[in-house]
Amino acid sequence: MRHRLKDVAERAGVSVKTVSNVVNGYLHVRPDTRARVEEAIAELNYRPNLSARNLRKGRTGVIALAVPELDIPYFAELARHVVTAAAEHGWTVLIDQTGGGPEQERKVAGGIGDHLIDGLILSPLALTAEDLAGLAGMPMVLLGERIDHGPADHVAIDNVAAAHAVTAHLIGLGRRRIAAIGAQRTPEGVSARLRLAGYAAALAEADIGYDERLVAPAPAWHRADGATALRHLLASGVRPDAVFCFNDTLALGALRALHEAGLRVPEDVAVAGFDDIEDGRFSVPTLTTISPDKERIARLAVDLLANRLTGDPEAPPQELTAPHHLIPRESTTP
Amino acid sequence: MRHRLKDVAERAGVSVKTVSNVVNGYLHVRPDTRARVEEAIAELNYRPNLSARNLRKGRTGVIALAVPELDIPYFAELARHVVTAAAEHGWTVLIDQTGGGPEQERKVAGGIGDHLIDGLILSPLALTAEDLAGLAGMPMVLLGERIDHGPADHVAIDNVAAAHAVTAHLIGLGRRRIAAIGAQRTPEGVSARLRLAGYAAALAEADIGYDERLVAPAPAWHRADGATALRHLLASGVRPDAVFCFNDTLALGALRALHEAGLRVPEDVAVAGFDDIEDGRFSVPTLTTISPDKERIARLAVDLLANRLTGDPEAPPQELTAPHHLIPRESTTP
DNA sequence: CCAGGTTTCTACAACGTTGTAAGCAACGTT
DNA sequence: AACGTTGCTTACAACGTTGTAGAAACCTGG
Repeated sequence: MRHRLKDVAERAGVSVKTVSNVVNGYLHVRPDTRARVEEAIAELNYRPNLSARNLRKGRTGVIALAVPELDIPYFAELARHVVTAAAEHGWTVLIDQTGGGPEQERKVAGGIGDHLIDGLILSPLALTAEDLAGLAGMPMVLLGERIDHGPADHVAIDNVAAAHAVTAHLIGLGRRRIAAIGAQRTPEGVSARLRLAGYAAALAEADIGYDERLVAPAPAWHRADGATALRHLLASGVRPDAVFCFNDTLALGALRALHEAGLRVPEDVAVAGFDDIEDGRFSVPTLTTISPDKERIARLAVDLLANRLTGDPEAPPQELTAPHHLIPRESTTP
Repeated sequence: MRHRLKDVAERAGVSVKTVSNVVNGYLHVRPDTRARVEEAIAELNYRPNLSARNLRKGRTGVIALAVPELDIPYFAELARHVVTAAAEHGWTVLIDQTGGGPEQERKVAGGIGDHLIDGLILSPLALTAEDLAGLAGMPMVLLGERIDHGPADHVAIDNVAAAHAVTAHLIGLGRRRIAAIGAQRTPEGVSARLRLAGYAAALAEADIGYDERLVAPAPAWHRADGATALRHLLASGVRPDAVFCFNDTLALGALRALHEAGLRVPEDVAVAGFDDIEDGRFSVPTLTTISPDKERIARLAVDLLANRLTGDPEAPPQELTAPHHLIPRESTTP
């Protein structure tokens, strides 16, 4: 049922290597020989054994994409773009879920190196520079937050500028009591820190005091966390006139909580998110958000990885920034 | 940097095979030998080369999960469960997007068989029995719709019963003009056909006439399609008092369109979906839906695949049904 | 101390592929 | 006619692993 180069070779009356040459598009094969071989390949429905090829070549043609959770829409959308970009390089993408915990991330990053993949695109939530040090040798590109002094290439958007833009947008609408949802005090929450910084900077620019009570932490960034955070905020007697959520799923949860509290969006409270996931384009109301160019992020990451693999593995790590833009929708402007 | 069995063997002063035996947990290795080998393994940070192992064993330890689109929440959630279930068998899951087109699906199904994967879990949208015939030899489990006379194992829920339950629920609320969104006339739309059948059966049972004008087709099952379908419906002068959408994303789109039309849900129009994706638990209003047991589906599929791989590959195909239940939420019951 | 068994280890040959080096034609050039 | 050149093809040896078969060491009970 399953054929090898040898079977094709016998059928075509040539050597094994000649068949290999045809398969790999080697130039110097006589047209009639090539035709005979191709015919034999077709007849036997021959397919190369990738394990053998990989063993021989030392490359597998597979790269891994490790994200915290596949069913967070942002990562699913990103994954789609990465798969597409990788396909252009002839790579297959192995998608891995880290679960976001440091343990898991470390394990994925380390354990996956079982010679199965050529490189890794990692979207870390909780990884530190130390963890990465153990991975030296595995070509790697990080997505999202920069890990200081990390040894790896890195692609991100300018989180501070983006958060600043959202906050300024809310201020421009006349809002003054702007809550921030999604803060994280853990050292790992780099995204949270940067977005909080942008938020604070925009407030300062507009001479609005930073009110600790308006800043709500969220352990994770799911819908449920957004809803819970906002409920707590309201229960504690704080009454914001706008909410900047550090991602869209948090914002969708917040919308839900506001609805339950009988507050109108955007009349009573304006809401903005971050990520531009598809849900936000159809929610009621539709969600104002920052749209990172996910396609570009994916493409840059894949290209960086390609450079690592074909070029100098010791070259200094690169930091690339992908564009983003603000998309005002109903949740801030009716 | 990268070490092989041979390096470990030299360091431990034993033969290559003995190291292999230790790595594979072979029983008859003297404790002190084992200790020496394990020490050497740790010191060199040895990791087996999977390509070589696969080549030798004829198994890769990788299975593929092919779904139409990763950023459809239902598939993302399903993927998570499949990855979890597969991990228990020691398998890695290669996730593939088919894009849903027949061309693509055929290609994935066929082309992926490059000896890279041991088996395939395929969630087909457009595949026919004929396409599958070409894949004979690749152990495979189908998710979702049954392909008549297909040669593969199959896991699904009882679509007719589920659709019947939703429709009956709407009828029980006193609704009589119940629209169905997501119909597909193409021969491929098996899910659509089954759900439509359940819908029609429930209507018939309640002595409600089947009104062709209330049945709206949808080319795909995205939010945008749901919104568009409902807008057309309303524009054509039809005024339903309930809408059964064939999946949740369609329903979320429909909610959006109803909102834009100024109709209240559920007071003016009740809305129900299918799949129980997370979005529906936080939308405004929350979404009544059918909840298929995704974890069970994933587990059954993986177990079926395991049986194929270890047992008789020629055994007659199995058909398994996973449970589902109706979850009434705000979109039908305030 | 030996026969017979069991445990522990090793050498060798695959698995299917491709890089290397080299062979053999058939050229055109000296 | 002898010579390199070029085009095409082939044999051989890896890549790192594990199954097989068997050798060596170790037991046991006579």
